[in-house]
Amino acid sequence: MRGSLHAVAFDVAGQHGVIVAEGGAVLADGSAAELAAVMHRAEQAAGEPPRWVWWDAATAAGPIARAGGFLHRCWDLAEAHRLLVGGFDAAQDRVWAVAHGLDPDGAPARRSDDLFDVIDDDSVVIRPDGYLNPVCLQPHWQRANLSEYAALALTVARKQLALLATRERGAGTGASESGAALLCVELTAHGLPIDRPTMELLITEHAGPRPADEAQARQIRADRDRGVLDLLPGRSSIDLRNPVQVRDLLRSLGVQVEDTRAWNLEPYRDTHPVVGALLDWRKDERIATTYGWQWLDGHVGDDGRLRGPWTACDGGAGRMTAGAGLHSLPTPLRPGVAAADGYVLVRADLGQVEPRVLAVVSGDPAFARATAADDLYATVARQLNLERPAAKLAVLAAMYGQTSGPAAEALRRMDRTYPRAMAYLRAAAQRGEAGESVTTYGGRTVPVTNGGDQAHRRAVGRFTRNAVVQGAAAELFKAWALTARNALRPLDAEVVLCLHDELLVHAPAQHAEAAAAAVQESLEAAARRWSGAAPVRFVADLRVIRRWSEAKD
DNA sequence: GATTTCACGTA
DNA sequence: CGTACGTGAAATCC
Repeated sequence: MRGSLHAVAFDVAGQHGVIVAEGGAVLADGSAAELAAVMHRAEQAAGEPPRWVWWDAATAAGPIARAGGFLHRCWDLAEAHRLLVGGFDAAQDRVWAVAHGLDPDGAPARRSDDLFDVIDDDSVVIRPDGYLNPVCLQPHWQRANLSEYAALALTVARKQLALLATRERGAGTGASESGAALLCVELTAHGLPIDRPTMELLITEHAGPRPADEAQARQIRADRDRGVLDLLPGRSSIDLRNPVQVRDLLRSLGVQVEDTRAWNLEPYRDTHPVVGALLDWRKDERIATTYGWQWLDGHVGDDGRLRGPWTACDGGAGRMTAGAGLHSLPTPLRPGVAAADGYVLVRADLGQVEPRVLAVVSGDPAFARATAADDLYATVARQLNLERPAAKLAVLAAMYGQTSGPAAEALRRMDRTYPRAMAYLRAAAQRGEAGESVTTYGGRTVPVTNGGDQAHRRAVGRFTRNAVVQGAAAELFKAWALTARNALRPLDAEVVLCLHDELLVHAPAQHAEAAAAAVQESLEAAARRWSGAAPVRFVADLRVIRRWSEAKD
């Protein structure tokens, strides 16, 4: 990893921070605004810009982002640690231990943040056995020893870089995942632009008007329920929110289902009118309870931005996660996501990303050739001598571990035509079934739970089979998102949503075309870098729109 | 009061 | 006997 490492640390409140260079020199010591100015100058200076190192992005980069700072390259100890060992737990004592080749479960017990039990305990930062003194985990110690705390981050970063260098692409993925965590800080801070009047209209449509008090809320719920209950004369006492009652009711109407989940009920829409009414009621009820007035008040600020917590990776294959409904906003509400006046949204989503990723990670030359087409499944269909729907099913079945049903014959053809891709997936499944972790293309450890019966082991196999594809797709996506973030900065445009294979960018209207071009070029650059110029094509559908809903075909 | 089950939103 | 996560209501556990 080229360029010098500079550590950044803040107190928990984000009031006071330091920048420490390798060798221990303190380059800055003050407020977030002062640090941001120093960092900006360092990035503008001639030569290789520094890579900013921090224990975690939220604490160190949060104050910088809120002060208007913008940084290009970083190293996030928590994200690198998650790559190294898998899972989500990145407590600092474990990060230190893993970086130093020590058993993280052997780390000394943590202390409460209590001044009394540390008085005789803070003489040595690194214990004789190599573990970090637990006192260093305590906010008051970090606040009082900020530059030492930052210097520790540099020590860990160098160790992590050495460990990741033993994995192909490991160091590059560490940088990219670190950048994704920085992007998450910005996503959390900036939020997704919402057209509040439109969103209020849509919520009213599905959940009813904003209730003034609890009595009115009850009345609105009762009104919503009546649409279903009116179809059930004499049964108006049943509780639609109680799955057991609903199941027993449906059984009495001749609808025999194990549970009342929508995909089980959908075939019975025409059996009894109450089934369709119930399914429609559930959609409105979902919006009322999860994406209704409480959600709007709780997560959409006075500035019309929807904010929720973002994480750069989950504890599994490593996809980004988001709260506050940002990853599960119901389609009917998407017209309420809209560019501000004078701005546009650039929506870009990757086409058929998982099979294209499989072509890269498995190095299957025949499968790679299929990615040359805009519609990969059409080419696969020709190569397998199948109809397109059957070919698509076969590819998905291979990646998800489905073995039964109509996919069986198609899977045999896949084996003959794409032996390397299929062997790659099978190897991942076998490792999972044996209770062994898998490593993604970018070098992320995906741990698995050990033991269990055969059904459980099979389930773990399906998980690891999917994780090596889903995880690699997440790595490519984050590399793309981060590249786009940096390229969009000069246009005053910003990424406002990441949705697994879809990017939403908020851009000044006069820079709409330039922003769209930057997103497209970022994909090409990121894919080239990530795939090592493998002969695999990635495609994105790009549109300039005002409302998220306009993107739907 | 905390955890589990059911359900459903997204990819 | 296709994967993941986040959220909320009700049931269940302690």
